[in-house]
This record gives sequence, C-alpha cells and structure tokens, in this order.
Amino acid sequence: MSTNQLAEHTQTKAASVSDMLRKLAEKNYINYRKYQGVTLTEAGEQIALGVIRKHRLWEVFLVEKLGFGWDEIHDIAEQLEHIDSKELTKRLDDFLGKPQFDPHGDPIPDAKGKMPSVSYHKLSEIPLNQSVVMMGVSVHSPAFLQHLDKQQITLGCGLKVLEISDFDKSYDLLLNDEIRLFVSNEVARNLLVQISST
Amino acid sequence: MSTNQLAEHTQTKAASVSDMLRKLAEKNYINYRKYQGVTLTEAGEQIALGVIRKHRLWEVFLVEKLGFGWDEIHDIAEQLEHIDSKELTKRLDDFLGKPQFDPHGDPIPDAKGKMPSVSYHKLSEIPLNQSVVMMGVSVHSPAFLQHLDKQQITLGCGLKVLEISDFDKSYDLLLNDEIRLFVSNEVARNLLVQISST
DNA sequence: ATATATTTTTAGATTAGTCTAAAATTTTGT
DNA sequence: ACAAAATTTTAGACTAATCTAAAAATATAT
Repeated sequence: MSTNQLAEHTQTKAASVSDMLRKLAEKNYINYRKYQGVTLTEAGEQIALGVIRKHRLWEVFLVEKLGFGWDEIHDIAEQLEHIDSKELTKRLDDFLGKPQFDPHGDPIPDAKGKMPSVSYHKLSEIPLNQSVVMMGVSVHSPAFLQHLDKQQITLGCGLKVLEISDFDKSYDLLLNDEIRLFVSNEVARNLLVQISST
Repeated sequence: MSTNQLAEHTQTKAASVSDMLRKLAEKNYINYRKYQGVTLTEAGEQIALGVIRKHRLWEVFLVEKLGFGWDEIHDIAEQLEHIDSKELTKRLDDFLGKPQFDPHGDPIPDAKGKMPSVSYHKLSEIPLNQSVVMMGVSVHSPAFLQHLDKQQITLGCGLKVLEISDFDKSYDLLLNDEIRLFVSNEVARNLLVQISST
C-alpha cells in the first residue's frame, strides 16, 4: 500500500504518513526504505493480527448479541478494537463460542495470530450452473451491504449463476434453488463464494 | 474536589489540572473561579452522567455476561466508557435487561441522566440487631472487594450487627441469619446497607 | 532517453497536552 | 492579625501529531 493510499485510509496527509512510517520503523514494527514502500515486520504483524482479532470478535458480538445489522458495525468495532485487555478478549471469545468468522465472512485470527484457512472465489469467476454458497464480501461499505440485504443475499445462502448478460455483464442468479435474481457485474465481483457439493 | 485531588485522581500534576479547568470553563462544562474551586454546569453534568451510565452498564456486562469478578472490572470499564455510540449504549442496556444498579450496587443513570433513587446507610450507623441487606460499597479497590469475597459478603446478603467491640470497634456480625463473622471497623464503614423488613 | 508528471519525503510551523519552576492566593497556627 | 505553610495558577519549555510548502526521488510518456 502506498503512502498516499495510507493517507487516504487514515484521513490524514501524505506528509503525516511519511513521518509516522519513520517512527514505526524506529520501533521495528515495519520494514521501511524511503520511497521503496513498506511491509510489516513479524512483531508488527502480530500486533496487527491482535487488533484484527478484536475488531472481528466485537463485530460478532454486535450482530449476534446486540442485533445490529452487518452494515452498522464497522465504525463501532473500530473503536472497540482498541480496548486493551487480554483477559477481556479471551472471555469475549469464549462468550461468543470461539467464532472463526465475522458477520462479513472474514476469518478471525486466534489468540496466537493464526487465521482459519479459507478458499473463497469471486462469484464472477464461477462457471455457469455451478452451485455455490455465499461466504463473504470483498467490499464492506454500508451501501453494498444494504444492497445485498434488499436482494436477500446473506452469508450462507445458496447461489447459482444461470447466465451472464452479453449486454452489460450483469448476472442472472438462482438464490437458494428457488428465487431468480439479477445483480450487476459489480455485485458479482464482490461476492465471495465456495463451491458446494450439491 | 480540589485541584490537587483532581491531579492525584488523573495521575497528572496540579499545573495540568489548572490548565484543563480553564479550557473546560471556556467550553462551559464547568463553573470555575480561580482559587475558588469548581462545579459542573448542567451541560457538564449531563456529559458526566452519560459517561457514568456507560461505565456502569459495561461493568454489568463484564460481570453478568463475561463472568468477571467485581474486583476486576473497573479498569476495563474505564476504557469501554469512552466508546461513542448512542445506539450501542441503547442496545447494550436492552441486552442487559435495563439494569438499575451495577455490580458494586451503584445506581445507573437512565438515558436522560436520571439516577434511580437510593437510600443506603453505612453499616457502621445501623443500630445493634437491626436486620439489613447489603446493597453496595463506598470503596471500590480490588483489595477491599476481594476481602469481602473471602468473608462471603456479597450484594444482597443479609447482615445483622450483634456487637461492636469496645477494644477496637470491630464488628461481630450475623451473615444470612446463620454465619458469625468478624469484620474491622474500616470494613463496616464502607459497607452500604438498607434496612430490611424481616 | 529525457523531460514532465507524480509521488514521497523533509523542513518548518501549529496545536494540544503535559511538565517544572516561579508567582499569586488562600489557609493555618500562634 | 500576621507570618508561615500549603495550595493553586501562570509562565515558559517540551513532546507528539498534525499541517502546508518546498525539495527530492521515482514513474510515465513521447
């Protein structure tokens, strides 16, 4: 990820990002050579995975226990992910039944930072008439998630691509073996699915 | 509360507190006249009650849902109280069954900032042989709370003062109408109780 | 291949929160 | 009532995170 992209994501300016990268490199959280980009060190990656773990566990809590929609939880989880207590994270994990995936289908790293392995494919890369199960999304914007809600596309639903329009590359789908559904190419590219046996 | 006391509580120096008081007064959260002490304005009080509400709701969550002991929750709740989401607070309150009191017996303000009314007395001010119910504590240190755990003194238990020692003003108590218990004067002064009908 | 455009970094300024030391004010004790 | 002690505030310095503008480095296009 480039300095400018980092600035965009963190809502700051590139100058601030450069400065922070220098400080993070001093603390050995990143490998950084000026103008040459940046990667996490092992130490930095473990810290990042810890924060991701907390973020995703809290997302599960917000949806499963408090009844939030999957489109409402990101900003709240972004605050909760910074609560600092090993014991809290451990007990929250137990309370939620040690979930492996968050409400968007993203894998939750375990306490050691190990991710459950996943093999997701974009719906747009699945052959016609192949039955698949909806497993996740590659875009998390509320607008996209609400759009899926309206079409009744939820985690775990069954999907099959019946046809791709020559005109606009939109998708003609069969949902749960019953309902015909039309979605844009944009939607199909951001749905993550797994081949199902049936 | 004095400037020095505030400095002690916030782990800063008196100079920093003075400076911050000036800024808070500018924002109309406190009434402040130099050297003359400080009170909350109506606006400041509502903000404070909102934070207290969140702190105490999270304490209920930590004890009732995650199984923490009442001696372990303060520092974690002190972080959670700053999560900023009206909707989260509302849903957490519902999830917990709209509790009126936290695990230490402290009243939880409602969404409008109104406290449930309480009429607690120190155990040290209760006449001999008066049956009372343990309703709260006026000290929240882990050491005190763990001390109560060891003596099996918990919120809601029945207590009766049988005798106060002439020697050291320590208390001879009857717990739940069955168990004889001796506690120091210090403990008796920090136990909050309510007169019970029985 | 080199000039131009883009990206990234550096330099220097700004703000917010903190500190120490000194000054101002209030409280205490005789 | 006044001197001494304690508390509180102010002044000035420091740090960390940010910004804008300029400089340096890299990428792009003819």
